[in-house]
Amino acid sequence: MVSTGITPSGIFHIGHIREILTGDMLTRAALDAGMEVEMIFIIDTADPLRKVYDFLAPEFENYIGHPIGAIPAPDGAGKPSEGGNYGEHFLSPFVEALKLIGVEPRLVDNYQSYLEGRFNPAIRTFIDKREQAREIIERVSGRELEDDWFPFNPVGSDGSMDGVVVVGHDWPVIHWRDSLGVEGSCDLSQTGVFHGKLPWRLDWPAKWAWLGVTCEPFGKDHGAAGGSYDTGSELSALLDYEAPLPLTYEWIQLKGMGAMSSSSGITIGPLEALRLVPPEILRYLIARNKTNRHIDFDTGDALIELADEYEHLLGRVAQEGDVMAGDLKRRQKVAWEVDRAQIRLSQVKRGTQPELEATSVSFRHLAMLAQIRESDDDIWGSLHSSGHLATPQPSTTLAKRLSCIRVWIGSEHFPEGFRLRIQSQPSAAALENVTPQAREYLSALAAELAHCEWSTDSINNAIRKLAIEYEIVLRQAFILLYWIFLDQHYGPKMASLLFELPRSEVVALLGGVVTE
RNA sequence: GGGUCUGUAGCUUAGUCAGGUAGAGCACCUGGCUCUUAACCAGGUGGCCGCGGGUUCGAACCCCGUCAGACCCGCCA
Repeated sequence: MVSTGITPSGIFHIGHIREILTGDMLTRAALDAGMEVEMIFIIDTADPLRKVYDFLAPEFENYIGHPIGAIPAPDGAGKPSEGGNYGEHFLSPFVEALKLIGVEPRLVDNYQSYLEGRFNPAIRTFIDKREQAREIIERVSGRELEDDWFPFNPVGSDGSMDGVVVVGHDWPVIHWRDSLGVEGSCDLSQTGVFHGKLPWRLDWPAKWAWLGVTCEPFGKDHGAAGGSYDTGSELSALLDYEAPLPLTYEWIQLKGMGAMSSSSGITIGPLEALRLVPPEILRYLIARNKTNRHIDFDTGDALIELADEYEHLLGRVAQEGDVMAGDLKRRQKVAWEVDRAQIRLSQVKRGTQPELEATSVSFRHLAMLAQIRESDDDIWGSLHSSGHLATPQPSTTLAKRLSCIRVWIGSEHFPEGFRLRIQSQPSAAALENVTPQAREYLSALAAELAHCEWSTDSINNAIRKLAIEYEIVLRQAFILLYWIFLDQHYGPKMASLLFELPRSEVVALLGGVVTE
């Protein structure tokens, strides 16, 4: 039983994706190894609202200390609204994102679990053994607990769990006094009512025990010595339950901006990320990195490199097949298996063969076409006529990829170095590069392109043949053309680029340079 | 202050648990392909493995120290 969990106290970010994908990949790997595994995703809706976050209106002051599964969701202005509860509000887009990346765990709502009394055995044990529990927490975490510390936080008269102290107990009844001085009792044997919850460090091992968790990935914060995993595994022993195998993972940072944090506004949401990054590429980002290394989520140049790397690896793995070549050193064998696992775990649907068609059109090429062509159908048609696609109908993977690229190009994340600025007038920089010799070449090229067959081959042949004829180094000819068409010294395949432009436009621009 | 993790080529990193001449991708350079740089193929340059000590025939790897970064030891993913 692999468990993951998140508190939906605010907007989910890309960092939470790592929690879930780490669990998912662990689960898939275990399944591939023939084990019986189930993955659950615990939604910590019993956790109290800590404070009025930046995105909340002051009215939420009244809900501090209340479980987030029982308070209203904020509306567009951050005010409490009528529809839905707080936890659900932040969770649902995340669950949507999970579907897109092929993760569908069993959802466990922690608030509901308390309502159903699932935690009662653990609560009772911790109350009985509260001195031992206290000793463990104080010794392992090195922190001193208050004298009135009690292994259960009851809800007070105003619905908040903050500042409520336990004044007595007689299982299943707990007597308390809240911060307003009001006294009351709750009966834990009564289900369907939220009476309160275990403090975090006890809550976690209690979850392990009632759900039967045997393995759990968690962030490095919990994994540090003296952190909640360390106390949790000892507390788990009080419940006669063996703590799950831990898998600590590092955090995802936004390139150049440090750790992700909802409160500081440094965040990219999972759905937002998936509009930019195709799902298999996002999975690959997690799969290719060891869990104990932090990941820079870079939506600039590195995204192209990541996509390229994925495609190259996919191509190589497909080519090498499933049989390992003979005589490999141990290290090479491991590398061979790791390559395969990374590709396998990157697939959105477990057990499916990756669509190789997608690799026949590189991410780069598609990024170029998307900048030149407005209609998707034009792009598929063009890819078909240029021989990249067998039919004018793209695979769903490829279609999804194009839609991501379009969003990416329109966003602030798209790197300027890749942005194509097709020129309609020759720029000053372009003219500087035009020698008398080049002028003759361009003149001849314009004439040739005016009537030659409009295909990448013919265009390319014209460029090359005339360059030789006019004794211009081929490389220089291309640089010259890049200056003329893009106002920079580099670019995508020239013939592919020109092929995508209207012939008249190409000829007119060349003519403009010649007569300038 | 105490503790955990990380530090390897310009960049991203494998290798550290089981010590045996440092591997890869990107970038860069050269050559080839009578389809170029955001094509492909072949080859190449580039590493005091953070620093100092110790153990060992032998250390990126084990031990001690030290520096730098992240995180935990207050609530909290």
